[in-house]
Amino acid sequence: MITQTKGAFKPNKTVINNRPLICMETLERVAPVIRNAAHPLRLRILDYLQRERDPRTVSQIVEAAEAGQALVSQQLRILKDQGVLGARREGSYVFYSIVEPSVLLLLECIRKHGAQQRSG
Amino acid sequence: MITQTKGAFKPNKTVINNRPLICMETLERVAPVIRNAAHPLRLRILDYLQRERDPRTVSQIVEAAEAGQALVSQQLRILKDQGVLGARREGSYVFYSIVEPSVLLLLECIRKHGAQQRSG
DNA sequence: GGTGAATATAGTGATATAGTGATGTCTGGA
DNA sequence: TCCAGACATCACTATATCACTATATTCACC
Repeated sequence: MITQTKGAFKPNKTVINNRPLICMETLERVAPVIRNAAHPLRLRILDYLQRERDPRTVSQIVEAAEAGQALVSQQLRILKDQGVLGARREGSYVFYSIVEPSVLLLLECIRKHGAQQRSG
Repeated sequence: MITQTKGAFKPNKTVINNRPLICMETLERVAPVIRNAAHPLRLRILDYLQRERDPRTVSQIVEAAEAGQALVSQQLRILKDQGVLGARREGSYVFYSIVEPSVLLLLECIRKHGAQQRSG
């Protein structure tokens, strides 16, 4: 229901509520992180790394992701640049692991709500 | 710690864990929704609409978002096309409201974790 | 030093997205 | 019927992203 005033409806211009809006600075900082994670292949990589719990090599990730090596390597770099993943070299292998667990909430959310088909 | 085998380390190729990975079909369906929401202005719009609880007009949203009318209108359309927002015309006003609350988890997550500065 | 496996990067064309200004459409009222 | 306000869409430029191929780097081992 809309708060009708008189004959001609005029919506309130300035409604000040209790809770303040999240500041744009925060949104601008966080949005690209989420946006970058919200990519099928990168989500798959995160899902895999979370499931395995221990760090995994690029080859293992490539196999799990069922994608080309170069492509996976690029995605790993993106996630690393965002601070989501960490990498550690061990011999000729590079082990990746999740160092910023906040993004895992995305996966949790997808597991809960993602299975449902969209109504529209 | 890595499960070392012998002198030459060779990581397991096929580790089958309990929990299956989220299927790519789901990821491909959900990713664009998250990706579209993960935009500063759109997050601001969602934050505003969630705070106000009742539907708000485009003008109100434009004012709250502190952005141009055309730009806001485009974002509203994107969010509507994704099934996140619903719109209802009343006279010359169009009221937008959130009809797909799943995305609000994003905002919740940002409020919890977004304030912290990234370490790197 | 040479070789091969593991990983990273460069380069590229196709496509998507952001934001802006101008214009179109709808609606209510004089 | 004309006007003004609310909203949507168009046209356009700039920029970002995607996924691919080819090539480079790094390391272990001989």
